[in-house]
Amino acid sequence: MTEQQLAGIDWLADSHQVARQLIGVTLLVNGVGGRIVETEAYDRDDPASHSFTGPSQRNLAMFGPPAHAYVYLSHGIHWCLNFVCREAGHGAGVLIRALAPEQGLAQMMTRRGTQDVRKLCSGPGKLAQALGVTRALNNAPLDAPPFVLLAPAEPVEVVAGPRIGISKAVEMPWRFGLAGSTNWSRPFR
DNA sequence: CTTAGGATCGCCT
DNA sequence: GGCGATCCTAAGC
Repeated sequence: MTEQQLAGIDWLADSHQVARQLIGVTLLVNGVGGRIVETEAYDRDDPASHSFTGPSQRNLAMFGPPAHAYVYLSHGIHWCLNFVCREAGHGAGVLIRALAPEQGLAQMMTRRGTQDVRKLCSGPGKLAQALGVTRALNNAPLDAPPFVLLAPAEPVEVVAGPRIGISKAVEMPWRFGLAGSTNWSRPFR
């Protein structure tokens, strides 16, 4: 049941393990989405994480049950989508940074204001805009509409590297990508 | 190709 | 009152 609806992921595992498992998973929001090709892990004892300083109004969803969404506004402009993991109350999550657009291309193009497929979901802010993710989905469970998660048909090859756009714990290799993808927000090295 | 700056607002100190 | 888990555009090499 929920096992299948949640792509068979072990949501209680460490956030970097969940972030790795999510590569290659198909994510749909109201039928719009594609294969996840880039993620980043954040955890409670992680200076770069929103949860590092404990529960607050903004990050409360991170301390809720796993397999739920944590959505926040970045720079007053862009929504960003995270999946909560570990046991409830822990404060860990995975930022969904990019995916390969596959379903609902026309709607993505309208929402993003471009026809360029490379610019639809190649970054956390772009992805949220293309999929119509806003604060309204904060705390929403991932095993129910509008979310759909589908496990990859075959094992995928994953690459890793340092996370992007942070000022603390910058060397932690907690950014993961689908090997060879053309939809990363930035190259791996 | 790389870098710099502006947009814009909710949250936290 | 300061500062982003970002994005876009313009200018410089």
